[in-house]
Amino acid sequence: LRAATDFCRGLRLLRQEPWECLASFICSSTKQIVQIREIVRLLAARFGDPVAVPPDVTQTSAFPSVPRVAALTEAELRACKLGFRAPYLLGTARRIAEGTLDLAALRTLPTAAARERLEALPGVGRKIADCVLLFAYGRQDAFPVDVWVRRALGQLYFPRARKLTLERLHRFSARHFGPHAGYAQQYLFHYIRRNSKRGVTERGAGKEVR
DNA sequence: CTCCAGGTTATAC
DNA sequence: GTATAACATGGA
Repeated sequence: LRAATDFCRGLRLLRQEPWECLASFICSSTKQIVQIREIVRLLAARFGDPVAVPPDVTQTSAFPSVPRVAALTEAELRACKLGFRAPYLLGTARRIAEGTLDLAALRTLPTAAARERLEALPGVGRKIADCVLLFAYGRQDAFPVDVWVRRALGQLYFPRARKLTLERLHRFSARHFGPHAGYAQQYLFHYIRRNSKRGVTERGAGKEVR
């Protein structure tokens, strides 16, 4: 982890608004980050309330509220490039709108119990639930494992393992990184992405680390 | 054309 | 119980 932290000193975790965080990550599955941003931008531009951003007071749009999304159609969401995630986001918005899940109430629950409630939502599995716990609720014991983190852990800690189940990686993170494993996850994520970006990009053969 | 992207779900061994 | 396929969309 020391090698990973050297890549991004001063990194901090966000404390995002839970609904926006949850909805954004439902849109994220098997999408590239640039495309996730585009989906979120389209949702805000088409269905979000206008807001003025200081100091230049640029007019822009907020992320659409729970009831606003719950009132949309699947077709409207697909038009924002959500693809097969459209029914997931719609289903989750409607469950929250009707009170089946109270996002605010999750703050009072232990991490494991809150995770269980989140995973009951359509389109929300272990990874997305952990992202919401970490990025919105500040649960630093949450350790989201995506393809990149799995890659980093495999490379740094299990160089000759062939399988590496999610279950095993979660047990490892809890034991090895402890109650702030979420911060370790962020460093690992940035580390492995920085290392693999050069080499993927054209002309990347010339090293150029920073 | 094939492979992959901040995964989840349904279905098959 | 774990393994595989399907799910949209776009870029390399």
